[in-house]
Amino acid sequence: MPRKTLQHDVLLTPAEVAAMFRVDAKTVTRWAQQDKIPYVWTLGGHRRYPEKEVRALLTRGATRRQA
Amino acid sequence: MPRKTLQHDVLLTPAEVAAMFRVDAKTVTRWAQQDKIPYVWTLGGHRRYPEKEVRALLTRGATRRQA
DNA sequence: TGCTAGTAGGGTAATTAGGGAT
DNA sequence: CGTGTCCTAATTACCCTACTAG
Repeated sequence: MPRKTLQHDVLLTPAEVAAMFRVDAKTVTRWAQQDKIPYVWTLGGHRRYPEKEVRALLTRGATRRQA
Repeated sequence: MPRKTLQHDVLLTPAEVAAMFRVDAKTVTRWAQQDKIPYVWTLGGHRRYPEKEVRALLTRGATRRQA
């Protein structure tokens, strides 16, 4: 059994982020391209999004009424 | 300060690397076969990945900062 | 020695990236 | 201007069986 002391950021797939925002996965990709959401790459060129960041944006968006 | 002799890279299992990238373990194996990620063999023919290298790949061009 | 989880293979379906038109 | 959809190519996920790690 591998060690359990290994820590790393939890990443989400485009589909998961899309489901959270209730938008199409393509839209999430556009947000990433516009640097509206941070992300990391897989070695194959797919994007993965930090759960922490996504959650923060979700909450932030809910309060974003003025601005 | 403890002695620093006999230092070697910490090796990660395919499952651990897969969790860090949020991909399937088979995908990590595929990257290894394509020489996209360095690895060493166990005597039984299983692959192990240097943590240092993995983290480097994960951080490379990753975690962009948002505007 | 036996036992359980993990890994290596190979195949096939499901996602994703990218561009473009709406 | 932002989003959802269509298309193709590439990448990834899930299915299986046999063998290794501990």
